[in-house]
Amino acid sequence: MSARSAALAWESLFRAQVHLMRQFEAAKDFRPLSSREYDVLFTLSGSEAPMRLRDLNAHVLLSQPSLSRMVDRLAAAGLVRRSTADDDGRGVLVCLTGAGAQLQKEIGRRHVRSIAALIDPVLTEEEQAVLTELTGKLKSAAGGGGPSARSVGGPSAGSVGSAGEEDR
Amino acid sequence: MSARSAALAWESLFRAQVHLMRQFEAAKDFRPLSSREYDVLFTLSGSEAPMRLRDLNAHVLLSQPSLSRMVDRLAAAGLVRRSTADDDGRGVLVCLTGAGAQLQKEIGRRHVRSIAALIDPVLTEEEQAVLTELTGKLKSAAGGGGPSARSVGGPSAGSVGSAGEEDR
DNA sequence: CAGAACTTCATGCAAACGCATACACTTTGG
DNA sequence: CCAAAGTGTATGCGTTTGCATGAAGTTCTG
Repeated sequence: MSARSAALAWESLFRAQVHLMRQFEAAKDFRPLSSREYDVLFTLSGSEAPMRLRDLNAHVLLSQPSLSRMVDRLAAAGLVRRSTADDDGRGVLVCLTGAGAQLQKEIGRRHVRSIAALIDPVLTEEEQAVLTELTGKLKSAAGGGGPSARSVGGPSAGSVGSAGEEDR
Repeated sequence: MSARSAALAWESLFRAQVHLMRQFEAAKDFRPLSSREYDVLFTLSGSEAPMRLRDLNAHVLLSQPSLSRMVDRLAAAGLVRRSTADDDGRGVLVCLTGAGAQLQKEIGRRHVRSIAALIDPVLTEEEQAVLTELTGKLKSAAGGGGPSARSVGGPSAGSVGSAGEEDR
């Protein structure tokens, strides 16, 4: 019977995500990027050290080949830089360029305003905190994504925004 | 300052959605469909009467042309049927065929198990209810999506699953 | 230390997507 | 009642995506 409850929660979570994302895209929050491209820049902005392609791929809802090519395009646009990991010959490291970091911040600031404009009117600050906590727990649900062991202290260090400043 | 809180909530919500969806896709929950195709069948399954294309489009994160072509493909596969609205010559109505409804149920059952398997271990039933409520409120955030006026009592009637049975 | 098994990333290719726009129908205003 | 504006869907076209697979590097095993 609790399957029903879980299914309802997922359905509601999913629809809320769709609805909000739709608004953000209608408001052109991410221009001149796509939301997925911004997601990559944002994720990179949250990491001090360059990030492995496979770690990036864990955060983004994209297949590995698609991410590989997206990073190509972002590099061609001068927003990120690629290099090969020295401790692992097959690994590819990605980091933001100056232009990439700047664009991310610019979009981020705009986006945070959009987020607040939609969420603040319908959820109190306390409710927002509860939502953050509950969805946070969901991320620890089984699979490869959780706060597991991989890569000593690099990528997953301070994973929330460059300093809690702007946001995705 | 509450912008920070809202941004954190959205970031967390979004990442949770990505993480869970990734698991569902890895588990091949939606096969032989894509998650987006299933989403369309699921949405249709929640509506008694045939649904207008534009109403469908409000629920799915897809551009109008993409949805139009997806419905083409689903119709070609015998899963949905198209017809023209009699009260509006340009409107297109879509409904499930028998095969479509059956496939939706089949996938739905599998999917609900997946959902429960991931969520039940990390959220109590009460927490799940809270999550449902908070995300439900988010759907009423400004835009075209909320429980607004459009189309008398048809599509948006019993919008949660065919009987609260299975899920997206 | 050689070879099998595994991991990580790139590439060929067909399918699917979004944007801009055209088309059909409906409603509005004179 | 007719033109103008508006709404709902389809189509052309270039781009992006995913799947299957290949190539390069690493780790495990005997």
